[in-house]
Amino acid sequence: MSVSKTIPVAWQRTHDHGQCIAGAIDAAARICESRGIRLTPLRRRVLELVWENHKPVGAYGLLDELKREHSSAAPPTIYRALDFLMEQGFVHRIQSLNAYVGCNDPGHSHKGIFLICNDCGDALEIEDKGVANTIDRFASRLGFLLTSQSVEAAGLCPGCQEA
Amino acid sequence: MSVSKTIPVAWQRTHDHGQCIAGAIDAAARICESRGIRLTPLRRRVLELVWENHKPVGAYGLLDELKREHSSAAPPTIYRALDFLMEQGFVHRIQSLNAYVGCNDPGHSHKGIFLICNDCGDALEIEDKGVANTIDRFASRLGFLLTSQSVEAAGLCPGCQEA
DNA sequence: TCAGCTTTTGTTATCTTATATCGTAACGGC
DNA sequence: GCCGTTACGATATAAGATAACAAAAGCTGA
Ligand SMILES: [Zn+2]
Ligand SMILES: [Zn+2]
Ligand SMILES: [Zn+2]
Ligand SMILES: [Zn+2]
Repeated sequence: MSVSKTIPVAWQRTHDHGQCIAGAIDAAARICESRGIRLTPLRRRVLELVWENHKPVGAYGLLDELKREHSSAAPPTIYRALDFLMEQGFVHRIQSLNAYVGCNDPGHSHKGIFLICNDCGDALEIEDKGVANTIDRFASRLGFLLTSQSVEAAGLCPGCQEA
Repeated sequence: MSVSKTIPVAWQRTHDHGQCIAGAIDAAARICESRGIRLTPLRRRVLELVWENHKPVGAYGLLDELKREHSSAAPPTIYRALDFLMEQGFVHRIQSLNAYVGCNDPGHSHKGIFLICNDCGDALEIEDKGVANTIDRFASRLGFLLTSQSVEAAGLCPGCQEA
């Protein structure tokens, strides 16, 4: 039997990262094209680095990696790129980790929920209209005008529970 | 008519802060008593400062205030007190603001949801089992073992929409 | 009481994360 | 080619958090 019956695909570390990175870059490139904005080499490279890590990674971690091939990189370099990528929805920020992770489903606005493993550090982005709607209802009942929401849960992923 | 029909009491800035601070300190003192732990003068004072602000306040903001009357205070002073207060559930951390706020309902374990106003900076803690349960269900369906969750929503509170 | 342990606080230094500012270069419509 | 806009380079600094070790204060049981 496949492990996928017990461990969701997103938690499997065996898939082809190369392909999943390429897919994310292609998607971002197409979206930028359609929006008439520029996915510059720098921005593209930062997005690649985010995906290469394939788990939440800090801005200074990205900076170190970028510096190896782009010696002029400095904190603003990374933060500008990340700001752009987040504005466009290609990358999410994990508030509880001060870290950034690629979005599985860019191009369509959504309110993600993150399940973060305290052991391996991986973060699974899931989408659940139920949670978002419950929050929306609560807010409107209180007369609160929502503009953004962040839902993050931490614990142990299936793989790390075995250890 | 009272404004409370349209604006939830928590958003009203007209209540007696002095009493609400005193109530929070008393509650904390009683809980510490019952748990056999020490609400030292320092910890008590930091809790007071959190409540005096009456909205999320950063660690260094608290530090500046504490220094005025306690010149030996340094970053570890504040962070230790905040760690203690958070462990005991007297204070919550707002991840998206790197800020700390007093808990309305200490002493009983709960998973709060915060509605944060981007204009006035106030944060309303609400409790909704629905959201927590939805997240729990999601996690268990994925085989994820939850240990903590953070739900924060940002927008405009009723008062700040009028402006 | 006071020795010995635990908890709390003092002190200094350092680390991590993020922004401000200003100047220069590249792009794109005309 | 000109010019407004956008993006990038470079330096400095702000803001948030922790490490490490020493000193003081509280507790506990001879
Ligand atoms: Zn996403
Ligand atoms: Zn894990
Ligand atoms: Zn609370
Ligand atoms: Zn407001």
